[in-house]
Amino acid sequence: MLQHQPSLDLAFQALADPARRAMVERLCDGPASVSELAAPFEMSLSAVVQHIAVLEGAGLIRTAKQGRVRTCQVEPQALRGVEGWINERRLLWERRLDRLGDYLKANPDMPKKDHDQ
Amino acid sequence: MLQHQPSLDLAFQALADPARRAMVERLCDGPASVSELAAPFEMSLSAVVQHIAVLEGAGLIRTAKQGRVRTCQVEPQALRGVEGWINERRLLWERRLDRLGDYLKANPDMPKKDHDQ
DNA sequence: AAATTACTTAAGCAAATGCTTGACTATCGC
DNA sequence: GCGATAGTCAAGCATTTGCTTAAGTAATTT
Repeated sequence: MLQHQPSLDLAFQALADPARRAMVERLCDGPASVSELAAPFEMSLSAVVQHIAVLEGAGLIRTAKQGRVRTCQVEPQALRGVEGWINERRLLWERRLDRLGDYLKANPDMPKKDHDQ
Repeated sequence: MLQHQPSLDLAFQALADPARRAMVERLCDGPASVSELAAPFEMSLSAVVQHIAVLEGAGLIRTAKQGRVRTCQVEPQALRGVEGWINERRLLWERRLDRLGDYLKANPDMPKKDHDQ
């Protein structure tokens, strides 16, 4: 569990950008072409294409070209990976906070040293 | 829902780095000092301090100095924000996939055009 | 008081990111 | 075939990131 997880790196990195997050949000409503994805933004089409490449590289979306239009759609897999990581963490720190709560309940007069760890 | 969410930007960005993610993982087992956090890494202490600053700036951890040692601990709030975003997305695309499934069940002989959107 | 510990701060640097513009290449509708 | 459409590719560039080293400062230990 202390190993590098390149796919997580890429997914978090991809989602760190508000434009890319907005694109994923849009794609959660259904597939869209590159130009449709680009429409809400002021940046160049080229920039949007680069964002799409990042999302696809992170496995967050899948794209396919038919004729001259490339259609994009969300790929649940990578999103699940991110969700999994978060859920694991939450489990751990909730368990920890519970233990701490129990300890405090048991020792209402906690000394100021050695309060944990 | 199409607004910028700087806190999400910062949280995702912070979690995109494997070292920082490892630090959060470590902190889920309980608070730690800067040097304790630094121990598993080969990078300089200075670099670790910078990572800690990023995590704190993203609201993912809280730190406090007492004497000459700074103690770090997870701050559930920001993690919840990330979790929330993911969960919303999952809800949306699961609902979408369900609808698509129903549609396919209703129209087993789907024409190749206009399959969605 | 002197040495050690636990950071802190600043400067510098190579690589990665997020754009831009400009020139192209297919495909579609007429 | 010809022009408009939809996207691709390649530079180039300013900023940000992820480090490093070097020189501090403040709290402990001895």
